[in-house]
Amino acid sequence: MLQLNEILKNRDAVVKALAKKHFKADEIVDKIILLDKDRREAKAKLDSTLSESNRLAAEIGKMYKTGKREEAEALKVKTTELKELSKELSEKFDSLQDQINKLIIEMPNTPCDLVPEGKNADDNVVVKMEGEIPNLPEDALPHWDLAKKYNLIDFELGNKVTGAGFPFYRGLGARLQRSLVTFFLNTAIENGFTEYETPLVVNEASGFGTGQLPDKEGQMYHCEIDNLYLIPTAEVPLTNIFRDVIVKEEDLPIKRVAYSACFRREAGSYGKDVRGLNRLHQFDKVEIVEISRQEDSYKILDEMVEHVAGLIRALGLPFRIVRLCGGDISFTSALTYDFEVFSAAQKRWLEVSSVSNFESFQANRLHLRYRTADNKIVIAHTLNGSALALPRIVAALLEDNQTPDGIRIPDVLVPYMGCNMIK
RNA sequence: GGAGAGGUGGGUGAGUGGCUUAAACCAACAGUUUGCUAAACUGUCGUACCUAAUCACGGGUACCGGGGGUUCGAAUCCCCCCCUCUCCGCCA
Repeated sequence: MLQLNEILKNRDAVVKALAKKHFKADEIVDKIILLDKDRREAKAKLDSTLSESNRLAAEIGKMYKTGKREEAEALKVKTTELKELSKELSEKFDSLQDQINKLIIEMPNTPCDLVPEGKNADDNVVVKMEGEIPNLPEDALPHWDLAKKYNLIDFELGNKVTGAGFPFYRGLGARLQRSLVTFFLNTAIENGFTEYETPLVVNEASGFGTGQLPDKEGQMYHCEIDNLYLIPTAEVPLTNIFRDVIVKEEDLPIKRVAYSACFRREAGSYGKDVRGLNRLHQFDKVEIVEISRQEDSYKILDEMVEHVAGLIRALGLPFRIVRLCGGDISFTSALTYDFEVFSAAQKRWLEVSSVSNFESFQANRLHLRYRTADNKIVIAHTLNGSALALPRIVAALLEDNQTPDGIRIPDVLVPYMGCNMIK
């Protein structure tokens, strides 16, 4: 969520920035400004009433001690009045605070200047294209056929045991999953990230902390009996480590990495988008998260982009990096780069990673701050990215590396796979 | 799941209705002393919000696991929830 003070101080700048995300903010911002004025007034009145009430209570105490019982009884009448008044004021204050919070939570993050204008994915800007798009023969197979041909992934079995979007991986298919996860984790560790293994279910407070709740509630699997949510990404537990935490400036940037299974209901998806591995309810992902100083976050975003590019490059897949436009960027992000690999048999770009700087938007929700050298407490910046999500990487690997003799394994994976060809 | 004991500033831990503005100690930070380290001494030492200023210094309110209640007054008493520990049960 945006910071109230930012909205109050830079009203016009906030409204203008949000217009890029096609969010009309002027009315909501003016409402907030009015409500905040009332909130301050109510708080001032409430505090002075409580102060008076505290003072009288102390006097009554002294009177009882010194035996002035009658005087004390007389004063009690007054404190009772003050109590009524403070109750009223406190309800008013809570209600105003509540209204303000609800309005602020509806507001998306302000995009940074680099975010291009635009309505949808067509307006995203390709900032980099790398690798050779393979020239496959006419009879090249899409990954779902290859997975079947080499007995790597069993979608039908998943349908039987669980449902659509929950495939089984078997043999070298399962081993490929494990190889990719290990390769991604090891590379992250080499680049200074600390590995974590996190819970796969989280409580409500954590869901709120990273912004899945309340608005994306329908996208998460919910264990009602314990009121816990299956994580849609390791970002949720990994970032919530820092909920209500004040870190030391000297410890920044904090770099964390975690592999996890991810669970997404993906309500409303259909068609070719969900065919094979293109969109699953359960998938594997290695996620990187960084906490940074305000002035470093864009430098760190670039480093994260370079880290992810290095992974895809090492796998030998053709990819492009796309800067998301105002209409396509997420609610919470200030700047996002998507990575897409080319799926040669499907002849389309598949999104395999999304790397974002949230600036203080998430940190404000989380109350994640750091103490500077001169002892000031300031809100931190958070960033995260997939490094990488497996299914579409596997799809592209299978499709782009198919040969008449089998599927070629990239060199970096050979030590993990124990073979250089899937036959 | 059952029974019992607990949850207090970064840590240990005192506090069973008003003397608490949460003691004391440790850690941390700044300064003094010192040839260096150490030690000693002095000081600082929570967060949020309101107010004043907007650099600083102040004044006020709330917060002792979370939420509600009793009372003129609650860390302290009552109710609900969460968590930790011990024992029992179950279990990879």
